[in-house]
Amino acid sequence: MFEALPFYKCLADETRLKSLILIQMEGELCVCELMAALDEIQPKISRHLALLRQHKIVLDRRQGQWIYYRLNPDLPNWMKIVLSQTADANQDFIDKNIKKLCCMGDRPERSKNCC
Amino acid sequence: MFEALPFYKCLADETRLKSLILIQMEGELCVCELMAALDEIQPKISRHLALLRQHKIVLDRRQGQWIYYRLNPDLPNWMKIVLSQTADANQDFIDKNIKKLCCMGDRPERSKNCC
DNA sequence: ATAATATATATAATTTTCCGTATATAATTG
DNA sequence: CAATTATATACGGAAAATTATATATATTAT
Repeated sequence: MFEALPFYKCLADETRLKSLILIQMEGELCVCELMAALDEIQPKISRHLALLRQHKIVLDRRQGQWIYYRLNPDLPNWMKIVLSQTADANQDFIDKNIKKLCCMGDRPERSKNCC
Repeated sequence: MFEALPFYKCLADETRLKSLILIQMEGELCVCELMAALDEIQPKISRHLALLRQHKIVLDRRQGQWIYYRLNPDLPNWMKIVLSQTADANQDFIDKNIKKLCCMGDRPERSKNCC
């Protein structure tokens, strides 16, 4: 569990990498929020989140009809550092996605106001 | 140059990930040393190093018939942190490869004695 | 100049990954 | 209970990455 190679395979895809950065910044995001932020269809987002979940990089919880994804707090420290360094140093990479997330209408209830 | 996604695609392969960790630990390694450490054939090592070189993650220099690869000192700081954290936290991942490198006979001249 | 050693690259086949579509499940609303 | 919304998964095809083999290039030694 928590080996380096599968971890990096998870990061080596645009949808997953952006999802992880966004989840890290927002604390928690559901599928429909990621759909809006990344402008991708639902099965694509779900599929990539499933992979991250299978590798225990993210955890999920259901709240009503939504399923929220968050980083696994039990990740090894080095993986947390990798993710935070990546997020901090690559704001421009997810710039437009953050904007799309913020402009999303009907963001589910507990929506944080980030803008 | 030096974008996150291509960087992680480079790390998402066992040969490349191990090569990077070993190069980082040893400072500089040539193809034949990596062949010995990873127990892989020459074209495979060369091909993966070529990819790392194309992405400027490593630099190469020729010395006689050997070509030595080292980390690019101009890597963004966050990438250096990612690599060093990965190396530090995954010694067991390259444990056997380090041993094979050390036991290699006829290591080219400037060989550091690591064992 | 020939042979040997070290490395790089081209190629074609295989394997892996990713995608969109279709469909299934679960919760909610009326 | 039917309809709607949110999410998950199965499946077949497409695209991308990886592989081994063969071959090319560069350096050194004889």
